[in-house]
Amino acid sequence: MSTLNLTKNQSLVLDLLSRADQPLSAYTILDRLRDHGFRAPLQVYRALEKLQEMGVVHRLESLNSFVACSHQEEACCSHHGTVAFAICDSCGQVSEFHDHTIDDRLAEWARQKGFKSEKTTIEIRGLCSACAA
Amino acid sequence: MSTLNLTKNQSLVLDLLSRADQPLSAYTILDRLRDHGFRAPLQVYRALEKLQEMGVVHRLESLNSFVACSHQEEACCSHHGTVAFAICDSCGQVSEFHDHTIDDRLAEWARQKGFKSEKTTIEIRGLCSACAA
DNA sequence: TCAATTGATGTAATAACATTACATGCGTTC
DNA sequence: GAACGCATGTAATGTTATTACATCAATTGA
Repeated sequence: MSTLNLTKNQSLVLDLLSRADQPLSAYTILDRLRDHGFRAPLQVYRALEKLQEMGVVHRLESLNSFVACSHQEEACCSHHGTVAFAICDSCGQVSEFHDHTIDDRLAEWARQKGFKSEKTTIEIRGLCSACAA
Repeated sequence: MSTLNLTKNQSLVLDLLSRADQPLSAYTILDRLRDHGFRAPLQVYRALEKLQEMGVVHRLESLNSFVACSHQEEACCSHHGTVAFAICDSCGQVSEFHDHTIDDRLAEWARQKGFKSEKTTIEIRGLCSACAA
């Protein structure tokens, strides 16, 4: 596993997200890090921005929230193509997965249309197996 | 084409979105409909909610904005499975498309995991062919 | 006929999410 | 030690979305 060189704020945010069992909003992160000196949203957003660039944090667009990458152990998501998320609306649990066929189909559509893809979001909202039962 | 029974506010919002060449935010819609009596965000959000239920308007999660369904002519998107969007970050143009293989792969993942999908978001951000050139 | 219900509407206030602008501190480099 | 890059701090503001409460019109059905 590659060692990341994180600043203090980045470490605090990543640690918090890694420990969380649900996605956290920026303002939730802010609240939980007040005791560590966080005072303003910008501190959170700046840390999140860098962590996303590093690929160790993902933003869930349909939730306006953030999760630690669940594949951090494997030198992370840059290797995997587009990441898809399944989000349980009941318990908040998020599953992260990859599918090369989906990547291929999206890439093929883009090729046909001459569309230059920069970032792809795939999010499934629903109920996890435990909550659906 | 099935005829929709829309209220006044719903018609105003749908007409505006249909004419727009870009996604519009709720507050942009509000501003543009002030002359038609719109005064508060809730009027917009209520109309949008119904229009989304009818399938004639889609929300773009990564933009916090809304578009008229581009397949309105064909009794609309309920028939097509998940809709994917390609959004040009330069000109704002949105292309809507469907891919059964992607649907199948997502459904297969969900089946394996026992995940009950309710709503799936697929959005590609990038540059359309015109803007990439 | 007239309560009861339903659904659309209107208004105000507030909550939740995100960015801009500006100032400070702190190493590195030359 | 001046200049630079870059992480940080703080305040203010901008943007997106919801909650709470009131009103009105059409429908229903005893």
